[in-house]
Amino acid sequence: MPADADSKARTPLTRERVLEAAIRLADEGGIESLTMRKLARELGVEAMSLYNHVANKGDLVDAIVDLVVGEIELPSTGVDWVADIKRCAVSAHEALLRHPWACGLVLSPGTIRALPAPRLRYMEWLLKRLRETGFSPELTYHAYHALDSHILGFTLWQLGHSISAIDVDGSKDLAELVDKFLRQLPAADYPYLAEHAQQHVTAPSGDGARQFEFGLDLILDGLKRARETA
Amino acid sequence: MPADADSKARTPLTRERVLEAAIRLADEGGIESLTMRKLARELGVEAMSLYNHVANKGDLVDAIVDLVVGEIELPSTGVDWVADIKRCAVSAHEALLRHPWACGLVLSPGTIRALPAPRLRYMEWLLKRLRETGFSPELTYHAYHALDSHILGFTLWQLGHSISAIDVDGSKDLAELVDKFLRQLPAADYPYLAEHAQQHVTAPSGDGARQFEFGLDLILDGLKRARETA
DNA sequence: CGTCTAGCCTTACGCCGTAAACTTACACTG
DNA sequence: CAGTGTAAGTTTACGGCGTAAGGCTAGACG
Repeated sequence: MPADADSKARTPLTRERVLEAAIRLADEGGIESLTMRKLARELGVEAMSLYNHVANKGDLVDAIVDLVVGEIELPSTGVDWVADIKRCAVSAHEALLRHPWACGLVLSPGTIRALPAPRLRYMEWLLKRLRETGFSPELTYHAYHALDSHILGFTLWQLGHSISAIDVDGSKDLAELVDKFLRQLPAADYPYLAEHAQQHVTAPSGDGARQFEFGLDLILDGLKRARETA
Repeated sequence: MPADADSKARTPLTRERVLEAAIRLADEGGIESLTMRKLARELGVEAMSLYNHVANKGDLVDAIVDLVVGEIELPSTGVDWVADIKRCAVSAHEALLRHPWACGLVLSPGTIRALPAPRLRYMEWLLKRLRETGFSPELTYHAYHALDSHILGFTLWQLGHSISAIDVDGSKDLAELVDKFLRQLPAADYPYLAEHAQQHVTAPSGDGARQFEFGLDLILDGLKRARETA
């Protein structure tokens, strides 16, 4: 038995394997459950071995966040700037929903360092798309802030709401959770909140994406009008 | 010497004193520097004593977040709904900037529990102001999401950018930091990003608030138009 | 064959949150 | 007054965290 029948034959650790396993762990249990010891165990290795492929935990976290940011689609420039930006924004929204732990880390990075390349590429793409469409530098300045903050901010906002709904106990049916919330809410004191929660119960699936695009359209419409009146 | 000349005479711990000290610690060193042991030391007490006034660390954190949310001004209903909502939003923005650790915790609460009273009051106020202005339930549903996510999301977005600028090394002059960033940026690859960073250098102080209101106005204008065309 | 080196492991340190058991101080009751 | 109950603070201890320091081993290369 010359081959890998023995437990001795371990597939060697690589930075890729480490990062991939880290993303898997974070996807499954949230970023706070990503631990050097647990990650090592997952890879059949001791914790300190990870440090041969990763400077420290901050470096590890930064790296996996970069991988997620790298998933964002940056469409090649088309004729319709609104459509291009919307496609990018929706793609970012989806990527961040796939990895719910990443959004908070992009918004408030723990370790401070030079902005990583994937984030730079994304920023440059958005700025370029605006400027080449004819936006003035001044309008682009504000438009970028409004767009980027909506993409990241709304997504984290949505995640905060749905995660808390899912986590509050085992049941992952959001409608049922909101229903329970409604029943314990003193509806007399909060009639409009009760109405709002009720709307969430009856909302169709995929409602989060629709809300995201509602706010996005508000911003894009406003920008379009601002550009035309300028 | 019957009075408090002796070190024995300690002002007794109360929940208020604990929460107040916790906010002070978090304001100074960020939420991750808020530790039961450090907080106790700050109060001249042992860590375990805190548990007489606070269920656990999650309870403590929830409580101080609630205090911050409670600082948000909810104007009594005036004639101009845009002005009322703007006042509330700006007040929330300011409160969250005063306590930079709070925004992330409101957006993605660590401990899950029933929504706390201050948050309920805030939500109800905003929903009520929209509905009583004449917004349909459907439009209110989306308007609330757009507004709340902008208030929290943009603020966290802004904090993430300014904090990373401040923390990267000792100098707290943001312009100087951006300048350093600019010099190390391969400007040939990122011309628009360089332009954008340059704008930040020359931006007047208080620019964050202006950006916040730019996005807010975009949303409010869109909502106003949506209500009129409906 | 000897030596170098990269990759992994072992041990250890100082943090963290907090359970459990204790001491103390005081208020109330007989 | 003594006796007792209770609330507040302390001590000790446990398991988990990130990671510094150093040891071990297997293959590469002269």
